[in-house]
Amino acid sequence: MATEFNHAGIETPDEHNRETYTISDLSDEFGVTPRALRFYEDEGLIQPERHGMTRVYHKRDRARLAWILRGKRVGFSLADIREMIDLYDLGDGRTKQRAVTREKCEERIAALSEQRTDIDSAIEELKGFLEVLDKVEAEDKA
Amino acid sequence: MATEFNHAGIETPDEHNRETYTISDLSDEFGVTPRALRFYEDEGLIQPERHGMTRVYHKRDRARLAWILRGKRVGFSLADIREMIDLYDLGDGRTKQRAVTREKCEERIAALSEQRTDIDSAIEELKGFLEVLDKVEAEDKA
DNA sequence: AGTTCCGTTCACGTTAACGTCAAGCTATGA
DNA sequence: TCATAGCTTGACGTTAACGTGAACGGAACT
Repeated sequence: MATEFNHAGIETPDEHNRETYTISDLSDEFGVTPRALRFYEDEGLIQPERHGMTRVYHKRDRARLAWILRGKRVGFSLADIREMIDLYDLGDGRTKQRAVTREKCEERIAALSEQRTDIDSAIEELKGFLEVLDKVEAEDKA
Repeated sequence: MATEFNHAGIETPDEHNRETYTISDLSDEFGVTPRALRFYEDEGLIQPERHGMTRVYHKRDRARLAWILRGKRVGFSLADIREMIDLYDLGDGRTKQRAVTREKCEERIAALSEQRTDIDSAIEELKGFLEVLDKVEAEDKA
């Protein structure tokens, strides 16, 4: 009889190609701590299933986590991210709700575009600095 | 007789075209609080002159502030920024020091490039979501 | 002389995003 | 059967980047 649950070790092959993940599966894969995942759950960003006490993550949760982490990388707060996720989940809102959603999205896009140009100029500036270094180096050799 | 110091109000014209700034000149211009500027000073990011007790900022300080704020916008911590400023100030370091500097710069550039692609895909994703909204809207009208 | 502004220095408070124990349950391998 | 590994829930600690008074000084209108 197959054990109903098998946390670590070798994959149970009869579980048709990994549909679920443990907390450390995901935290290992994404390079974050389990604590972080529990925190995101407390904040309402993910809602994994439970088998008894233990969390069981599905692909949907995995995808959300990816979203969250990318959001963080581009400078969003968890509150921002939750807001966006909520908007995303709201596919059936009434017209007015959708207008709000649209506005939020556009705001985000504008902010991100601004960030992009900031990053571009920071990169340029750093490259310029590298060139200065090269020059000094060359002068030194002469 | 010209008053030696004139905080607010109309510009004193005999002070050949604004070479110095008060703390609130700068904080107003850049949209931050004086507290922030003092904090940056405590952290060793800027070192304005003093006339008695009061801080007097020059163009150099203004430029630094601009650097700091852009750094923040692209996600650097104040510690990161101080590190970069220190590197910048070190124009005369010996060869090995310069190698370290170069490496740091390249690391930064790499990180920033990664951030850029993250931002790009976030923007794409948001645009995709907007299209979904458009679709739903269109269906509603039908 | 008095009030108003703008500046100053402590020094404690705050928020976000976890880190870090502590204490306990539970299934699996030795 | 017991230890070990991995899961759980509190709950307090931590860091960064300021916010927020408190209490004061000095110039400048009125």
